[in-house]
Order: sequence, then C-alpha cells, then structure tokens
Amino acid sequence: MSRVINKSPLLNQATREKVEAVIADLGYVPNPQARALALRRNFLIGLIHDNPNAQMVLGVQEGILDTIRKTEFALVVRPVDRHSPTMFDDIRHFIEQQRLYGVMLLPPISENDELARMCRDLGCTVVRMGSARLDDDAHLVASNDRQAVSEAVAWLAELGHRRIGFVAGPEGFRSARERELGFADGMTRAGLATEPELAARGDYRFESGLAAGAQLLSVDRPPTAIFCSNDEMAAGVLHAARARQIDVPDDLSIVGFDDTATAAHIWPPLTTVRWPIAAMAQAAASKLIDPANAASQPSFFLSDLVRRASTVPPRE
Amino acid sequence: MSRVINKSPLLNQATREKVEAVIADLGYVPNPQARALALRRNFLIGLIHDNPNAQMVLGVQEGILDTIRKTEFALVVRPVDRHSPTMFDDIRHFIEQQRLYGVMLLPPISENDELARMCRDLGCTVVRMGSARLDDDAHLVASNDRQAVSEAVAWLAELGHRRIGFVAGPEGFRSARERELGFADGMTRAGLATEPELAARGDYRFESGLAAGAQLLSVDRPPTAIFCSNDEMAAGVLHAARARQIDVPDDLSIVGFDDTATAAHIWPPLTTVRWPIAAMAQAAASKLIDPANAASQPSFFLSDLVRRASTVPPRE
DNA sequence: TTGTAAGCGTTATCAA
DNA sequence: TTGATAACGCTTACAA
Repeated sequence: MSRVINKSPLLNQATREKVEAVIADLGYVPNPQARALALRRNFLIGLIHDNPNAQMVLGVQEGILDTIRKTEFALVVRPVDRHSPTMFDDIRHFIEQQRLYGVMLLPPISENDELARMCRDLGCTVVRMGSARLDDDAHLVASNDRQAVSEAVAWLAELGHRRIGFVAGPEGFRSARERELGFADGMTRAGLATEPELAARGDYRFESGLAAGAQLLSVDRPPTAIFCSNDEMAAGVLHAARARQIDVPDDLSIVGFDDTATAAHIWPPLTTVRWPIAAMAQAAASKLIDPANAASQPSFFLSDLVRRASTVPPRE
Repeated sequence: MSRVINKSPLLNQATREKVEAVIADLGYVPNPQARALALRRNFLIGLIHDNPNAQMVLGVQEGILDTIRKTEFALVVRPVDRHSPTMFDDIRHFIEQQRLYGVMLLPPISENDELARMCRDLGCTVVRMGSARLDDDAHLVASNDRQAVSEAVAWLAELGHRRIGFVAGPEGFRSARERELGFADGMTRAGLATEPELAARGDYRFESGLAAGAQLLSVDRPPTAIFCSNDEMAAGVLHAARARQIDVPDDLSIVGFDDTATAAHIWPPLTTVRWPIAAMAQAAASKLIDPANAASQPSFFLSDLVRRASTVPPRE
C-alpha cells in the first residue's frame, strides 16, 4: 500500500486504483510519526530566524502555511540569537533532534554561508531568504533590494530633490550592502553626486535612526530628502526632524524600507518599499517540500514602492 | 532503559546510576520519532492563533521557546482564520495528524469555549491566553486588563483630565469587554461621569480608530483625553486629531493598549499598557509540558502602564 | 508486478 | 526489581 501512497512507478494501474478506492473508502490517513520513524526524517519544515521584524516573520509563517496546508507537513519555528556563541550547536541539535525535512533561513542569519552549509550537511534541504543572490535558484528566494532602492531614489529625484541623504544599515548585513548599492545606482542614474556628509550609518533600530537623523540634519546645507534603509530608522529620522522643528514632509521627505505596520501608522504615513513576503514564503515552502522542482519555482521577487504622504516635492 | 529515562519509580538506585553512566558515556539521545510512535503522542506543542498582532504572536513564540529550549519539545505554529467555516475541522485535523502533546490558544480564538473543549477531547492539554478568567488556573494565563485600564484612567484623572473619551474594541471580544469594564471602573473611582457622546466603538484596526477619533472630536465639548482599547486604534485617533489641527498631547492626551512597536515610534510616543507577554508565554508553556504542576504556575499577570509623551495635563 | 517480512527506536506488558 | 518481547504504523528489501 505504501507503494500507492508514495507513487511507486512499478505497479499496475488496476491495483493502484483498487487500493486507492479502499483508501478513500476507509478514510485512511497515514500516521506521520510512523512514517517519520521508518524514513528517518520527519515531515516538518523548520523556520529559523533571528527576528528581523515581527511583521515579516509572521508574514513568512503565513506564507509557508498557505503552501503546506493541504500537505502532511507542519511548520516548526525556532527563534535564535545570532549573538549567542551556541547558536550553531543549538541549530544543529534542533535539526538532528527533530529530523527536519527542510529548513528556511530568514535574514540576517540566512546570509551566513557556513550555517547554510551545516544545515545541508545534516541532510536537510535549505532555502534561504535574502536580498541578493545568496545561493542558487533551488535554495533561494530573494527580493531585489538594490533595484527597489534605486527606484525609490529615482522617485525622489523625479519629485525634484537634489540633496538626498542616506541612512545605511549595519555593516556586515547583505541587505544593508544591497541597499547602499541601490542608493548609489539611483543617484548616479539621476545625475546626482553622493556627498559623504549626507550619509550616515545605523543598525536598523529606531535609536540609531534618531542619531543618524540628528547628524544629517545638522550639516550646513541639510538634505531635502532622506532615504532610510529600514522603516524603524525612518521613524527615528522623523523624530529627529520633529525635535528640530523641521516639518515632514514639507521641509524634509523621508523614505523607508520594509513597509512595517509602523510605516502606515506614523504621521505622515511613510513612503516605503514593500517586499512581497507572502509570495516569497510560498515559493520558498514549495522549494522545501518538493526539492526536485525547486529550481522551477520563482527565486527573485520585485519589491514595490508604496507612495505615501512622507514624500513631496522640495520646498523652493 | 526507558525506565530510567522516564523516571519509573520501581527500580533501584544502583541500576539507575549504572544505566545513567552508560547513557552519559555513549552520548545517547532518545529519538523523538520513535517515542512519538510508541506513545502515540508527539513531543510537539502547538500554537494556534488568528494573529491578534504580530508583535504579540512573536513574543509568545519566544516565551514558549525559552521554556522548551532545554527539553525535547518543539513548537509548531498554526495560524488560522477565525472567519473560515472550516476552522474547527482544520484545527482538529492538525491536532490529530500531529498528535500534539498540547496546544496554546491565543486571543481572540482562545475565548471560544467550544474550541477549547474540542482540543481537550482530542486528548491534548490546552492552555488559553486571555484577558480574563476564561478557564481554571491549570489551563489559563491571563492579564488583568480590567485593572490595567482602570489604572490608566486613574493616571489621566491624576493629570487633571475630566472629559475622557473611550474607544472600545469590537463587540464579542472578551478583551474588549474587560477594557470597557476597566474604563468604567476607573471613571467611577475618579468620580467622573461617563458620557455616551464620549464613547465610540472600533474593531481594533487603524481605520476604525480614525473614524472613532473623528466622531469623538467633533462633539460640542470634545474630550481632553481619549483612552483607546488598543494601540492601532490609538494611532488612528492620533491621525484624526492631526487632521483637525488638534495638537497631541497639548490639546489631547491619548492612551493605547498593547505596547506594540508602533506605540514607541509614532509621534508623540504613546502612553500605553504593556502585557508581560514573555512571562505569560513561559508560564503557559510550563503548564503545557508539565500538566501535573500546571496549577502551581502563575495564571494572572499584571500589565503595567508605560508612560510616554502622549499624555500631559490638560490645557487650562 | 505483487506479497511478505524485517526493520525503524522507543514504550509497555508479562514473566522471571 | 529486572530482563525479554510484543506492539506502535509505516517503508523497503527480498521473494515469489
């Protein structure tokens, strides 16, 4: 019977149909625990992440679930701490213990090649989510951050901005790097020079945005627009502007990245870049549960610019 | 040997120690799949939720993980749609299929007694998270929303507010009801009368806060402070005030509930009530994995008021 | 092509 | 108190 369920190629049509009829008749459902024992691998897919942001993690969970809902797979999650010295061992133990079928890695830990290799060596398929080509198509879903940022800058230039500030993400993060490259692309394409005094670096957190904003807004000729590498820092820049009585958006346009809940709820609502998280997670889950067809699932996803009230033409 | 691992009471000390030595020596780790098969129950605890808010779900996941990290348990999540007619069947199938050890139910679906009963009938321990005494101590972790709101109102009264508006949550939600009761308590205790024209109802979403704010601020003598049953609606009220050129906090103080990321990032930063989510989730997980001692874990948790810039004394 | 039986790694039952 | 052995429900190698 297991031959029917597992679609073994060597059995004839008649028997198969007969067995299938009986299966349907009895309402038989295979027991995943028994299969797991026999196959030495569980029908579980693991989501390993270091909480890049709550909305994203939850969006990914929902996307994965959409894909596995009608299957026998279940989703098991594992938040980890990338600063913990035991992270590798924790993850190894987790995968071995649960005999995971596959794991999905979220940024920023998805950028760690060594981690991905370890998971693979443990005999478990890996799909990484990221903002650049971190891996081959079968093991990757990525957003094209570079292009998205470049387009956001183009939009600011189109509005008439000439002095555009940039708040980078933390060094060592691939997403931060891609966004930097995208910013440079956009400026070049718009024929604008990037000035060092209009660039600051943050760590993707609110407070660092506050500091970066204070820095960029205190130069002699402050920017009329600032692109921030994520929404949280954009909120920080907004607060920094407010503290200096600089009106947003009239005196300063701000663009963020991620389209978190915050982006829509702050004032003014933030123009930002939105990842198609659900679609990415669905594709990733498909790759995980069906590695044979993994490469045929889409790997690259275009983010789009959500235009809100935080961006207007510069004041004359 | 399983007698050693499972701490069977009927075996003598000497043998136990001998076996334990060998176990340690071999670095033996039991195989969860085999145990699951033999015991007909998996070492998985399920988190079933209808996404009350991303931050909260993720906080719960982290709390649960803190508790189960050193155990053989794993956390499997199941987002569901409470409006789907198949929700019950989905959940039943999920529990039966995965042979869950226990499930944790998050609000608002945790308020559904029938659902809790079904899970229990499936032979799986249930712990419900809520904002009131939904169940007995062994199967409940709850925040005391009623008291927390009452204290928030007391704080507004202390600042000198007399006309305090209220934005309720959706009917049928226990949390909404508790917060309403807490508001009434607080007003009574402060010797203030609740006026019908200063109350509006929302559905916990931003847009409904916008509408509620518009409504409350257009009455003849508008309130000088508004308590909102969650942060998202508070953000809506804030936008409504802004649209009417009403300055927050000088002309209007606002209080929210939940302490979401938004609360800290909007301007002005929102005074709000914070649930001790992590502690609650840890206690809940303890109850789940050790039902025998469930009742000895704390069940009630006090939320605290996070005082931020959105609340100031009323203008004279 | 199909039936049969031997694992998979535990727990639980039954004698010893 | 302990040791041996039959489940648990599936997959798979081997025979038929």
